[in-house]
Amino acid sequence: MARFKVSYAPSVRRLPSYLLLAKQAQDHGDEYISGTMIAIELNLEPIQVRKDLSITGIVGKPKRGYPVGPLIAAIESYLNWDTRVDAVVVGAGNLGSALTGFPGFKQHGLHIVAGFDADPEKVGATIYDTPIYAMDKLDERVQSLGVTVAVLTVPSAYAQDIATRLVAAGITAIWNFTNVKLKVPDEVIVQNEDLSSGYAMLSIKRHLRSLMKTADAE
Amino acid sequence: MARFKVSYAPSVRRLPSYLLLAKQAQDHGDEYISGTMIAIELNLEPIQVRKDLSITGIVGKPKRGYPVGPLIAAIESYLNWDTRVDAVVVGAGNLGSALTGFPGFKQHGLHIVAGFDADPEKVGATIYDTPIYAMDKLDERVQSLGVTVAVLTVPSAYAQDIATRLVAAGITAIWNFTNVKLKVPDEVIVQNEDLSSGYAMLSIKRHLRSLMKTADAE
DNA sequence: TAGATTGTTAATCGATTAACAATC
DNA sequence: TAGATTGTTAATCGATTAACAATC
Repeated sequence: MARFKVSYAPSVRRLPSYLLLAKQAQDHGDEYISGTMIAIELNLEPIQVRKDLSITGIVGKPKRGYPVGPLIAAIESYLNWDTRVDAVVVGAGNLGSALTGFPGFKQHGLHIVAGFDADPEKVGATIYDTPIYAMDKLDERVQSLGVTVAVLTVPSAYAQDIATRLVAAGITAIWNFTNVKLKVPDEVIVQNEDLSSGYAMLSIKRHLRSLMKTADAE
Repeated sequence: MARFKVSYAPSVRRLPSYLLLAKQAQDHGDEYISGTMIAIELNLEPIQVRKDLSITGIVGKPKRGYPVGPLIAAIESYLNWDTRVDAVVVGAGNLGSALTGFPGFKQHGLHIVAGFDADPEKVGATIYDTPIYAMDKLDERVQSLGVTVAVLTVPSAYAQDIATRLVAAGITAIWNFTNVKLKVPDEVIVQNEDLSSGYAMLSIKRHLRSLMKTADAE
């Protein structure tokens, strides 16, 4: 179960926020955006922004910053967000629907071309123009669509079984929103999106703040 | 805009997955769970699990592992997940509804006591027993409920305005699911949940794999 | 007892930050 | 030109991993 170890993972995770700012600068008609400006906007160190951007190969101009168009192109190319990628959503509940409808993903090349749900009420309907199919159509549809990316938003109890089916049908990358540690073959990519760890961070920060307040009062 | 810098943030983020395994062990009737077992299950190094768990103060038993009950208690206490925390959801769309209905959060002490939405269709209804109010009731309701935590799932365009209103109404911690870098006073905690960065990681892993396959073929 | 596992101390690794020359 | 900003090289910092004694 070796996985694809990403170098510069923290930098990669910050790139989308740089991309957003670059796009805003573009909309605003700016020709250049400096690392310093990005850093101020995002509350980061300028050197960190420059270091992060360097992995995309973008070259800036002293005194001006980075040319906005090429910067956007460089980040999108580095992330492969300038190529269309088709995906299916499995589990068309609220979370699955939210992800299907989120316009940001399509902008990043991710097209949700089908959804699947166990609820007969949902089958046959569309969610933001995406058709929803019954779960027993999963294998056939994934194969015929030739889709290789799946977004998994089913109840934990079904996660492993469905993941296994997805892989059998040809899925090679799973964006996993369940808290189940999926067991899949080595060559299949799993990107876990764990909301609990985000909540753990929020909780710790609140705790930390309360400790600081107590200390202040002394 | 200094923020609460969390020491051991990576460890904190892993704690919820350890907690889940400990609870599963408990359901299974196990008395002990070893760091080695947890590591195998989660594809981590045993030493990392031990190091992470040590921050909670739990003490294990050589040859046996960690006592399951006390381990659960130690993690929950460290994360403050054994205390009830009330919160409101702002934006009762699909994402807000998903988070409101997610049973995991209530298990971790987070109770969504009210939701707010701009859509008149939703106002007056309930989502998983949580009442939805109109946006103009936000300030009054937050204050009268005495809630200090808010989950923000509104369209980006409204995020900053609403955050400002939330803070004015007494909110001191915001779980931010928008891609807007919120400007709030120093003492207000913002936990950003950025789905784009997760998708960036998935994209890079796919790219990395395709590079490796090309290399293999040579 | 023997051996698996914990917990501590030290070493390594990688990410962040600092310093500064290059340059537009 | 003067000075802000880039990009590189080096230093620092923090997280992960290794080594190993303690122990049940």
